[in-house]
Amino acid sequence: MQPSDKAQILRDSPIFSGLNDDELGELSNLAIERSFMPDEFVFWEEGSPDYFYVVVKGRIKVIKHSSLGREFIVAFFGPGEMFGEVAAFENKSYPASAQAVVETEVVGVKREDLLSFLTSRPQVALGIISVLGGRLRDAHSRLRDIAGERVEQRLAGILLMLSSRLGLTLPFTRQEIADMVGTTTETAIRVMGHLRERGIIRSTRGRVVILDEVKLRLLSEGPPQV
Amino acid sequence: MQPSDKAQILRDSPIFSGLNDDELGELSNLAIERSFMPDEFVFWEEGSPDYFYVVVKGRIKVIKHSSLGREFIVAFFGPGEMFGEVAAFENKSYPASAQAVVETEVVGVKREDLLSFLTSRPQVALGIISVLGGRLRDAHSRLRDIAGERVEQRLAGILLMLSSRLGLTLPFTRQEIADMVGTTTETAIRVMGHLRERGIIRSTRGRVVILDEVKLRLLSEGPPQV
DNA sequence: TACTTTATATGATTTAAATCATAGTATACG
DNA sequence: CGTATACTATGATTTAAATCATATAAAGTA
Repeated sequence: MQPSDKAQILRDSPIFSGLNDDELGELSNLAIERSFMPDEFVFWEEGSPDYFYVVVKGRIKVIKHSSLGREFIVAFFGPGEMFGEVAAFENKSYPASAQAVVETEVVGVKREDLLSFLTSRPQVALGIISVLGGRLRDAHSRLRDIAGERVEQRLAGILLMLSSRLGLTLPFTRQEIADMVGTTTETAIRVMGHLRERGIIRSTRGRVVILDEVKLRLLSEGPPQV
Repeated sequence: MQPSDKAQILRDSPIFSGLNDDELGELSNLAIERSFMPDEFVFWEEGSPDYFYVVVKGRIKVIKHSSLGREFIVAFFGPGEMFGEVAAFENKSYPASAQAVVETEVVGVKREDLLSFLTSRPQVALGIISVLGGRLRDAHSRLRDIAGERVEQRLAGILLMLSSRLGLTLPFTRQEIADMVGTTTETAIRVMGHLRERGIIRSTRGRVVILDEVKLRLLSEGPPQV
């Protein structure tokens, strides 16, 4: 990969889109590129944090395991999105693992390099603050939902959140959705079967299509049929 | 309150501790102070975000309500800690409500003022990034716990998280703890009764004391008695 | 002091979802 | 092409926790 390619990739990321060519050049000289096969790990929970990453191509899932070994999916990230940032900015071990879902390319910047770069680029720092703020907002919403809502509502909420980023066709298996909702695969299948019967979604193997966003939103917001 | 007082308060906050006197003066000129009686609200969920706040004295709880009206406590904040930051940096409505627990004083800085101040203070921006990163880390841990662990483990985890910030004596009612754990008051009382019988905690009205941190940590980390 | 309110405590019952079990069906791949 | 490997589907059973119902005790207040 040429430096100019890396610069182009970084420019496509919302966080760095405000940089001029010189700055992009400087940053891309600091960046390395890495490729991963499906299911390969970029980093492991508890590992020491070296790099801050941006997805170039493919998809990364960030996961945490429960004490019983169950997997909880913190988030999926696609091209242009950053990950590994929590550890990078705190200099503690990675709080989660990152795993490639499909063949995936990422660029990484060493944490010290990024921090010193940010010292002279407050606009980029503000952009990162804004991304972190958005993620914190999402995390708090999910916390409230998991703590207080039933599986059907939580699942509806997750589908809506995903579709706001990815459109109406969602390329996820029931198991992946279950791991985002915080339920079992069986329950996710049952609930989604119910949604399908009511014409709210359509589903095939590894794929869900939202047919009736309005009904889905009603479901996610309140108790059923009041 | 004199400007110098406000400067002193801001200096005591970890985020602004690196500023020199001039900078603190500038920032404190931008800051207003507000006082709240117990149960008074600083801002409401869905309200438009004007200010970024730092607690001076007292305690603030940040809460979200579920669709059934149940309260979920996102966090408590004490002197020196910031809140309202998610909305301030994203310019969307407040994602949660903030309510004084006891008589509380805060200082507030208008979002635009803070943002322009940060533009020329990258070190402060990095400090905020670090605080946000830490909160995101906590939020993800809680998500994993609520999604995958049983109430006893989650409750143990919350008690440990609180005690890492506040020490071994925790000034919370069972109901407040239940609202942080994401369970009912009755279940929280039952589980804590069980912990008390095993000598892990001691409790009085509105107060919990951790007696055996080691056992509590074992509980929070794994399935009981393996 | 008496009276109200709030917090703690516990029992009985219900329920949502997990778990256990089994089977059909696409997709990948040797 | 056939066989193994996910993924989807559904039924039966169990279980953790919510809900419903009271009761006691501590703190606040008139």
